[in-house]
Amino acid sequence: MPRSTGVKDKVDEAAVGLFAARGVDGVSIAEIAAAAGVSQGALYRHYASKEELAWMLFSTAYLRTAGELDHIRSRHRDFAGQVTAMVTHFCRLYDAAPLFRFMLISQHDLLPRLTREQRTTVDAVADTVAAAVQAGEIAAVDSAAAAAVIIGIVLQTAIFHIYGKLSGGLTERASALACAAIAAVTALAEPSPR
Amino acid sequence: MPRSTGVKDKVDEAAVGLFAARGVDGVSIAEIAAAAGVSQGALYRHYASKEELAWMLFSTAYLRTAGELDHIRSRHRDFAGQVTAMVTHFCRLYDAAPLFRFMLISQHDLLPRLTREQRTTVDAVADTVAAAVQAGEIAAVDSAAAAAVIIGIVLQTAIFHIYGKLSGGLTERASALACAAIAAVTALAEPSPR
Amino acid sequence: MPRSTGVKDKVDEAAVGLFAARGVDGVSIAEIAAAAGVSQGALYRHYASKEELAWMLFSTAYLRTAGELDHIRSRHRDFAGQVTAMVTHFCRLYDAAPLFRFMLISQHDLLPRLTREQRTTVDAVADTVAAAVQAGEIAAVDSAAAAAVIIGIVLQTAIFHIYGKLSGGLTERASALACAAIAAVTALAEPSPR
Amino acid sequence: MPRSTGVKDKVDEAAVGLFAARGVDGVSIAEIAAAAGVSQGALYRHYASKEELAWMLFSTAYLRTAGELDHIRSRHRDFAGQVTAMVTHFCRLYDAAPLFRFMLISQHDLLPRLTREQRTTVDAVADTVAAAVQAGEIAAVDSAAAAAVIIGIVLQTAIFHIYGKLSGGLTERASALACAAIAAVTALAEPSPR
DNA sequence: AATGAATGAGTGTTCATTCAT
DNA sequence: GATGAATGAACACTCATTCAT
Repeated sequence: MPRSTGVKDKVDEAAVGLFAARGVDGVSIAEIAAAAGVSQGALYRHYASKEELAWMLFSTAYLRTAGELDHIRSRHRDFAGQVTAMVTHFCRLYDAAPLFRFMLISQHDLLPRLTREQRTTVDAVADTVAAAVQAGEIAAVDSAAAAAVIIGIVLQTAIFHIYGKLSGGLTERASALACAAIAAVTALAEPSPR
Repeated sequence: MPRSTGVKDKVDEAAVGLFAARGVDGVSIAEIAAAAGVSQGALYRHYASKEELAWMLFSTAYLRTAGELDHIRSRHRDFAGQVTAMVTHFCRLYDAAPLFRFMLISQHDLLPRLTREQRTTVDAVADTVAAAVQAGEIAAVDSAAAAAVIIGIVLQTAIFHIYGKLSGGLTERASALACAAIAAVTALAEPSPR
Repeated sequence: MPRSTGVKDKVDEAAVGLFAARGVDGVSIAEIAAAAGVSQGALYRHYASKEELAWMLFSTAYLRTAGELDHIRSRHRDFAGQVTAMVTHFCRLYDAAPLFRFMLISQHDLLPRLTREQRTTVDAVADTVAAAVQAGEIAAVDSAAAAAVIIGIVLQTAIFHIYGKLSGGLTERASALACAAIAAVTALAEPSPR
Repeated sequence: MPRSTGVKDKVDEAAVGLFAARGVDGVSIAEIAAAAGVSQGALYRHYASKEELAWMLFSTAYLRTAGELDHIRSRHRDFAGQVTAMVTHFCRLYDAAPLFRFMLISQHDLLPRLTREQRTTVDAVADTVAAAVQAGEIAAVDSAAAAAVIIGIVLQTAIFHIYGKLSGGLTERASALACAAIAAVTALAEPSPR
């Protein structure tokens, strides 16, 4: 009877922490199993390979975040409110859990594997921009380029935080980052005359 | 000073290309030696370990870029001109060589190892911001936070480019990105009243 | 005597089929259990180990075949008739079931474990030869050597069949093989004068 | 300079001995390396995998034997002389080296991998039969079936020898086996009237 | 009796590093 | 200096067996 022993949960938690700290390649199955307090073999009952484990954790979190962002956006009327809410959500996620750091660190390896059809964080942000353009709230702009700017502002701030160049929580910077993001997108759409 | 056989240069070039394409962990010494057309043993006459090779390539490039940015900045008067020149330099670097892609991919592993004293790209950007604040060109702002915003805008655009979400060269986006960066920093310094 | 769930029968049938197709080492307990539609644990209620399972299947079949050959022999008077009946029986077994293929494939691993006392196929054939010598039907010959010749003729033909070098059923070759076997034994007993 | 350390030879010899004794699956890379007195890693400089090692040893020996048989056959006029020489060669190979035992034991796993084009022992024997039929020396007979009979007589005798059912060297049985083989093929071609 | 998750020793393989030539 | 074969300590993964439920 699958009144489980919680192996999967323990593995997931241990793996996210270790992956976030040292990257997928930097962590061995032996370490994950030891940190989770289970045998190496038990891990393979839940994931077919280390690669699948990393991918499952990454894509699940990544896609779930996209859903959360979509939901958050739907509760706000104007572009500024939507961007502010989304940025704030990102900051809270970062402050709350190592999962976000794992996503950050692993994006170079794992992002390319998301299929075009899967809805990602990037799509959620880009759609928000596109809708604002459509509604005439902001000048016409490539929504992917705008999404890069918004996401870059938040993520690089998170990276600086990880490396100790910035202190305090990220959440307390959320509104300032949102302002910066909105201004940046506006400027991107209407490059200054000079 | 023997007119050397050029082993080091060949290794460096081969290693940057491979590291940029697959990450440091994803490339073996055997591959680097083969790509460089030298023996594995010869490689160890120049670098004590694979780790040192990666670190040397990364830090050299990283620190050199900082010097270039400092020099570029010195040739411009105002903040806007300085930021624009720096952003443009970044874009050109990205378009020109795999080295930049390697720096981007490896920053999570290698950035933390730079000592506080070493002058980096981040310092060059942060100092530019600090000087502008000092000169009264922009409102007071945490220079590290501002650097994060500027760098984030450029790097994330580069990342989107790598993943195929943006096409064309990065250089042709340089002036728009510079405008966005300036607007973002300004907004960060003076969060919108509402 | 509980009207059992038939676990053993299902396991036996699944195991013979898999062992015949891929050899004992090439099949896992998990596969056998899955093919039999039982749990892995249930399997161990009937066999102490995978090795015992293979051995039980092999030796049972091997010894049973010996009994069948003995019985068949008893129903024929002369050497030629006995050999023909035995060869035909072998051919029919081969055509009928994977069990024979399993015996063929596994003989190198499992044959050496049969004790000297156990009556095997080889004994049945050898005794047939010995009796024929005794009765003056054929010239004196080492019965083990003669058994090797008879069995070799049939088994190697079966092996060629497995590898696709011979087509059709083995049974239709039975009488020709029997003639060859009898001639071979005769020649073995009386090597040609030149 | 490849004035080699003889790793490959040592590995080959150790592997043949171990494979002959316990089968490919029954021997680990660690054992082979230990028996050869080299490191496990060194083995992989010469063979890409354990499978390739086994296959290389098997196919090389198998194909070489075919060549030897062809050569032997070319030195004899009549069918009887050819078969006798070939059978004798087999017996000598068996008595001389574990390689033959390895070929015997591994044929179920490795024989199917030989492509149709590669010339094997079986082809050499079958061609000998076909030529004899062509020359009118023996009655018409399926050459593959005849080859099975000849090879079966020799191999099964070897197997009996391995299992201790027959003593002495195989070579001293060679001429008797050849007579048996010739008689068997003749009988196969002309099944006895009754 | 039956289940199937868990175990852990063992497997084949890789690869950064060393060193005899 | 240069070579590349050899090393040996990992590594990801498998699987016969056990055992709590």
